[in-house]
Amino acid sequence: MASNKEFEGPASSEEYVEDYNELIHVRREKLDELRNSGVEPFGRKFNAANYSEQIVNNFEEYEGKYVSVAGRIMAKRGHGKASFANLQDAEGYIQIYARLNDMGEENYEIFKSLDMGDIVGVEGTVFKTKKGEVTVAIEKLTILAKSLRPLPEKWHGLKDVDLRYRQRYMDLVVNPEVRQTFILRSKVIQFIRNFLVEKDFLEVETPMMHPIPGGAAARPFITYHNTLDMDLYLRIAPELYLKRLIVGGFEKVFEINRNFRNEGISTKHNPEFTMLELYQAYADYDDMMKLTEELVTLAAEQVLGEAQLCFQGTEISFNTPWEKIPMLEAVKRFSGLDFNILKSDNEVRNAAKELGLEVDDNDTWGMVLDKVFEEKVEPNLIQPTFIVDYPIEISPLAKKKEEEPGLTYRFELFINGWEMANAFSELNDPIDQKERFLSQLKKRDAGDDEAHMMDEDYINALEYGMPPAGGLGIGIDRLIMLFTNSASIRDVILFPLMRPKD
RNA sequence: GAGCCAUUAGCUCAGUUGGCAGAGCACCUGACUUUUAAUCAGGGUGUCCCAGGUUCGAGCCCUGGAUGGCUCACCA
Repeated sequence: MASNKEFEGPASSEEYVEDYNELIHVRREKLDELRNSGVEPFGRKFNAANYSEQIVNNFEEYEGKYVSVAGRIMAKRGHGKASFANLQDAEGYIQIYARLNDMGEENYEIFKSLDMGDIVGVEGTVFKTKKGEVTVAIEKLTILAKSLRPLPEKWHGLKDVDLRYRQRYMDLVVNPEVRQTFILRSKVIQFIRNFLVEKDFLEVETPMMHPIPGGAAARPFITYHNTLDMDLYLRIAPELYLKRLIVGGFEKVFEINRNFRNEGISTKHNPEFTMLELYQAYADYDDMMKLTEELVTLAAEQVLGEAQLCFQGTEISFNTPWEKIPMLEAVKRFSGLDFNILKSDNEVRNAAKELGLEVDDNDTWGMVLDKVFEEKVEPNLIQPTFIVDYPIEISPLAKKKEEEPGLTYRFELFINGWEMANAFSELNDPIDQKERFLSQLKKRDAGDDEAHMMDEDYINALEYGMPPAGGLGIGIDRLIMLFTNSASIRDVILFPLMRPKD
């Protein structure tokens, strides 16, 4: 297997060429001038006692008070012997005012030399200008970091999507809505943590590097450990490790972390993405449905203020209870095909072909059902909808239904036509599980490199006895996309994967 | 992986029929002591993504390539 044993790093020192234009040149000169006049342009520390918005929103309280703020110069308006600038900090921005008479010539010259993007600390008193803007009159100015590159344009911001993703730091500086997206993302994840911890779930961390990748049908990334001289796989799902913990006696566990899948990139797929997975002993998939409903609805209420939102023009309501449709019924409703009547592999293959779908001659009843579902049903599931009872062939880790052994106690949640969650009553019969793995291996032998591998140790764990359990996975990035009205998954991932520019 | 589109100054963008490379912001010089997309006067700072080709002449046309976006494929 191909491993990255031959690591080629970035350019060597000889190959490195500095990019250097007029604007950078000017700032480097200003840097030198500051140093020559005894001012250190890169500070060590500054005790900012106040935040911009706190002062702006509580002017009466702060008027005439001495405050200290720190941040980035985002706009400058010089007037000869007096100047204004906007200082942007973590909360917003506040105007600062420099006056020759108050600061003295030397300090005023330093203020005048400031560039957009410079990071400064300001101490002074709060007042309101004639035009009514809350402002800090500078008494002391400290340069904390000289900015050596020009900022993107103040009015249009940074629009080039390529640059925004590659240089997210600049995107965050100049596009305030981007900052809001990631603050909201953090709030949602924080909410989920609190929600689960309050329900006595234990947050755990399981391996990212797996000797055998499992828990999902996906192609893994391969990496290599030098000392052990072995290939390892970046995990495609934490599932099998989390269930080992249920075997071990933890009754409620969850993990919020990255999965890695070596597959196509799209507006809904990033090679690394964040999943919530949780497992609850002695529960089943009905409990998982209730939990999912509660978690998503409360997250929306808590973070958005209401249990509904508008995504790219589509109104979505989280009002419970959400619709619950058996997969067979959903397929019948949207495609007209009744898989209760069409029983043989051959019958369903022909029926699917008549609908214009591409089916493989090896596709079984359940696989065809899944294909028809994806094609004909998924795009219609706009409001939160649970699709329940998936076929066994595509659910190798789910418990089979007692009365319908071709189906499993599994559901997926769809919102806006996207798969948002996947859950089931976990298969805890080790003999059945081993057979499922064996049939997955047959698929691998037939060329399906996304089929599960045999995980002997996982079977071993089940053989000691795993309590019946409900398991749930929620795609966090897609949830955040909905909550932040982001059309692309890259807009909710701080540093999405990009090809190197050269 | 395929199709379509994009790539021009630090940023946002124009660029006509193939005929001297443009604007706004930013930047530089000067004026201005409550401005706020500050204003006023002056200054264009460029590997037109890269490499070839056609042409008297290419930002523009052709071929190949790079990166990105969208759609499709892939991806439960």
